[in-house]
Amino acid sequence: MSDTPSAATRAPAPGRAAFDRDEQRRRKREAVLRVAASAFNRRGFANTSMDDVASVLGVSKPTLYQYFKSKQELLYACHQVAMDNGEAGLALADAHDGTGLEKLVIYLRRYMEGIFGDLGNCPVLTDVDSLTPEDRADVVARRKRISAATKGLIALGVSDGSIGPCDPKLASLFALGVVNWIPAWYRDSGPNTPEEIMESFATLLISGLAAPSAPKRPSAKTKKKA
Amino acid sequence: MSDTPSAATRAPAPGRAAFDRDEQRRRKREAVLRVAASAFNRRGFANTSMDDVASVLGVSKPTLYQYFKSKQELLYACHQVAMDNGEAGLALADAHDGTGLEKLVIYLRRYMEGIFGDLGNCPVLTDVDSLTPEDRADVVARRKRISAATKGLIALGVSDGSIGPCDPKLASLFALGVVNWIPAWYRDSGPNTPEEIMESFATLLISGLAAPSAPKRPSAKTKKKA
DNA sequence: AGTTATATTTACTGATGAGTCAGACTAGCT
DNA sequence: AGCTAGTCTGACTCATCAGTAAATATAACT
Repeated sequence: MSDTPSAATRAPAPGRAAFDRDEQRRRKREAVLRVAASAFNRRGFANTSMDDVASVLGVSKPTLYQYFKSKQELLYACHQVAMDNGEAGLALADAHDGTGLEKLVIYLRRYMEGIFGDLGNCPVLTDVDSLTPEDRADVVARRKRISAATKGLIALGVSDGSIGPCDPKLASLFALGVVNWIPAWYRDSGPNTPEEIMESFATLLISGLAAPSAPKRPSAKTKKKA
Repeated sequence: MSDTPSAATRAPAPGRAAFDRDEQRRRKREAVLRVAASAFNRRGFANTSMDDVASVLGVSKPTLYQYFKSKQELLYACHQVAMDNGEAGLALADAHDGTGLEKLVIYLRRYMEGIFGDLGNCPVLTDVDSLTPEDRADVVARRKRISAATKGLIALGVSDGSIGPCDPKLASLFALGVVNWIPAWYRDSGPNTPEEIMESFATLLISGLAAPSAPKRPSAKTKKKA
């Protein structure tokens, strides 16, 4: 019973079948998340039933529960994707060697890409209050860290002179407001491409924040850095 | 029984009692709206039950239905208040004789005042989708007019030179995003006063939008006018 | 073929919450 | 006092979903 000749012809490699299964499962889970995120964004979390999500996918409701244990977990996953994008942006900014303003723009661009992106369109703006208490605590804490980091980038910019004098907290709320509001109006079918929007918003933010004398476009590396 | 001495002492004037009743009714209706708006804003429309609203007011649920015929009507009223503020701002801007940028700032300031204001804190960001189809159509149409007017102010600013070259549509989404996101984070108990926030945001917007060579603060009336 | 693990569905349960109804309470009027 | 209109409440109903259980299909492997 140990030799498996047919397995060699049917299944290319020993663990391969299991891998394919897992891979399919992963894909399906992602499809569920994508559809749900889009629906939550468009019609709101509370106005979207699990049956709605299921019918878009052409399956029945209980199937969804194979991939997410509850509707709230689905929402939690959406929040995580959004925050992953934020943190990815922060990491990029951290890696970049430049002024605070440059870092800020790199970060926000990456964050916006996430919002527009493939799996994106995640309900950044959706009910934190619909989460379970534990999930909510987690999301709130993580968000707080992201906000604090945003504030930190702006404070850095103020101190290195790339950003004009301002209250970093308020300025970060200003910038995050612009970005977080995007899902409220952006539609794939709209007239503007994500690139146009990001470009335009980045320009507006830069000129809004830049120190009066500083160059508007940080195309040339300027100061501070070694 | 025809002479009514007690009426003279109790009720000052013939129609006065009825007036007082109406006045009380109006006040109560407003109280309901204020509490509901605040709750909708904090926890979301769907996460707020009519019982919640009632218990904050110390009354029972059916009482609310004396003042609003449905939960959706309550939401509709919230939207109306927010849009009233927007339109009031537009009227102010229209009355002001100055550059497009000045008008824009006047408008947005007034709009923000509404958001912070007494009856304010209205769920600008809340489900349009929870409204009845008719109400939704109404709100969407009115919002569209407000957006268009915002866009118009920016286009005016671009053409009169007070605002740098930009796509008015995207710039208006930028500005409205900043403002509409405020209810998502502002709390009366927070560290910043509405005045600080408005001042700060106005400054950031002005420097973001102003034409490169134009004065950053339109403190002295400069050009065009007269 | 048969056996097992996984995937999916139809048909339910149970909770929540909007909205109603019939009656109680109050205040103004005569 | 007694009548009337306006205001409020306790106790319902009824619809909508989130989530589950049990049964059925599919595929993977021997």
